[in-house]
Amino acid sequence: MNKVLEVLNDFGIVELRPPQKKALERGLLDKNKNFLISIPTASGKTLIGEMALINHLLDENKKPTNKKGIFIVPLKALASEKYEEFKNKYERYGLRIALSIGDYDEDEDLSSYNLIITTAEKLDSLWRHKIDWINDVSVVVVDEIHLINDETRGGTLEILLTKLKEFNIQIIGLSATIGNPDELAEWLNAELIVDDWRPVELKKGIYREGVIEYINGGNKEIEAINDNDIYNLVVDCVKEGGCCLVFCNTKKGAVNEAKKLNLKKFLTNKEKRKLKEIAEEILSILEPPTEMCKTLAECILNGSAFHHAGLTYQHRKIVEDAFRERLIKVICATPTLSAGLNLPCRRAIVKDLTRYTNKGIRPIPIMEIQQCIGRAGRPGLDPYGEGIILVKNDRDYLRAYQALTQRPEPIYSKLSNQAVLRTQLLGLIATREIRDEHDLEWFIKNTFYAYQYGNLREVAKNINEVIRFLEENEFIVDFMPTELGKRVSELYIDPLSAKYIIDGLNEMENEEEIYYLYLISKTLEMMPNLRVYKSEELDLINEMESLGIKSFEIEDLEAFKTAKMLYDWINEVPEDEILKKYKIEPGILRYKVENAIWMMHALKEIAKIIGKSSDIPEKLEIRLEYGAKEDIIELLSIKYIGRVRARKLYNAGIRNVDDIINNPSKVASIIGEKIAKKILDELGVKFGQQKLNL
DNA sequence: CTTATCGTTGTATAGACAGCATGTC
DNA sequence: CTATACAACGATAAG
Repeated sequence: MNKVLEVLNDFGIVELRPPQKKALERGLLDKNKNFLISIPTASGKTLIGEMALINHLLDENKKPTNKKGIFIVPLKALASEKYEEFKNKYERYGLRIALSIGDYDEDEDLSSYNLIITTAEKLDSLWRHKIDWINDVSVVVVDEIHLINDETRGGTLEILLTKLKEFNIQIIGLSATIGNPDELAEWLNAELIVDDWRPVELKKGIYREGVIEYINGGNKEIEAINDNDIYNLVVDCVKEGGCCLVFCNTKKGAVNEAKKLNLKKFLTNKEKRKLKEIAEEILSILEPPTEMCKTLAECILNGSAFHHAGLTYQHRKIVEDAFRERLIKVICATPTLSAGLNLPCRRAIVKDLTRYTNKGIRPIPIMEIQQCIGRAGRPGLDPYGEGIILVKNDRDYLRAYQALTQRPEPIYSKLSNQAVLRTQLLGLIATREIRDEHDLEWFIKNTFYAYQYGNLREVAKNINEVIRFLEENEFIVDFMPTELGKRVSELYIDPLSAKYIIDGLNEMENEEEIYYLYLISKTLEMMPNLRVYKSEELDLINEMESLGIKSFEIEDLEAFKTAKMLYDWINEVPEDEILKKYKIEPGILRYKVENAIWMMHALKEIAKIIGKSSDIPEKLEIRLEYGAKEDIIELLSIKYIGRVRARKLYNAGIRNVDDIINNPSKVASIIGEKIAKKILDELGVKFGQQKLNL
């Protein structure tokens, strides 16, 4: 038996699913053949990728080869999930598996690992720091490769693939059902596998005025318990032992729907008890609990929940796990759940067909609706899944019908996006992958962009504009990176943001903390910024004027408001107060702060290069990370001391390393003996002193 | 004159990748 | 180019 099948056998997989068989028959194990697999969610895409990985990474005796594999996923959460899963499955064969994402990296050099799980952006960033192991890579699996169509992130993936194609690497693209798989496959030089096989039957239907009308015939009348259609649909499913996902187009919508879904009647006492524990866990994440936490906890007691970007990662994890355990019966979610994470349900309900974007109201792409609906049907748990679109009028009915029956939109290269082009072209020049006009032309010709647009004149115009921008701002000179250009490429920020920062530093009159925060808030990476209300404008302008800021466009005001929020954060204003004051949710605050840390780091590095060095950005970076004032920075640098412990120690007069070493018992009385011991051990080692006894 | 009801106007709108060097309460 | 929910406010009718 083939080694790949043997390994699958080890996991009890004896019978392959139709698309998997098809892939094998068409030569998946031929190590030189690229593949594009376009099949529905949950039909076993990942396993096809895994088969290719095993094929390269294990030899006939199921021992590791000297080859490397890369698994590219679209989300960090997904990367962590896959990392755990693959470690459990494949470490037993001696394979070393690494996770490399923005906020986590293996301690050792990645070259000693066999399989690396990462995001496209991280791999791109690694590439810029020159990886020496790329020639060992012989297989790359790209999960959700249709992400190439994403306005802001697609270009990065496309460039990465364009580069990978030049190596002797087998590329396996895993895609949702898309409109033009043949185009993508041809560009990738890949064998195309399209299939609509699903492990659990999916019944697609449209709900209107109390009745589900199934696309493939048949109706089902839903008992009208009250006039809330979604409630009736959810109850209909829950009372038969199923659970539901409701997809909404706004965060507020998700919260409101979740609030209205009181399922207490359908919960056993045991479930109620467990839900109570979960609700308490939710409330314990942030101290004191915010409004959002309280609302979520209340919903959970009713057996429902909401899920959107305003939740912190811990909140999300709890909700997801409780849903998997079938304690929470329904999640009302924004598209956070439509792609990626494995959270199947029996009935998926799509509430909205349009969504507000920065270009106004737009129909939600058919691909996304199909992804939402495709979540229905848990193998082994549900006899069938149901994907239902809720409609209120004839126009919606037509759209819903199309969304359920038509093929999804074709995907298009998004390399025309200027921000991506700036970042990527600088990257290519900084790594010397492009050394002249000729290289540039040749490279561009190989992109999906050029493949799709055929006529290269428009493409070239776009690209020359970017090259000119990079030259004018001294990131490159005659296709050579300047020191600045090289650093900006490594920092992985948009060159335009770097220009904002440079101009801002040059115009700076006084070194004010808030001014630095304002500078980073103006960068594209921080968008979208906080909304400014009419009533706030005047105050903001006054404050900005006093700092010597001269431009008062609405974007400037928004950036300044964001800077003020960050300023509150680093001055230890309580989190719930910040949330109320700026009308945001915990998850959004975390996200903003995370970006600010990154951009402050970039600012600090750029300042060094242009000779505007200062210790303020460095301090701000630390303070952003901990949400702390300057006085406790020294304490924060010590392991095991965060903002809370640092503040306690500081207030008690312990203000630096020496104070700790000289007053061990006092430290112990403030933060507990065990932690004090750990800290002193740490300091003892660090400063080469005798270990101190308490 | 107070309260309830209905109509008008105004407002707000999804998500999430990247640096770097190691560990919060 | 496209929508819609909801809050805040205001006009009108009912009590």
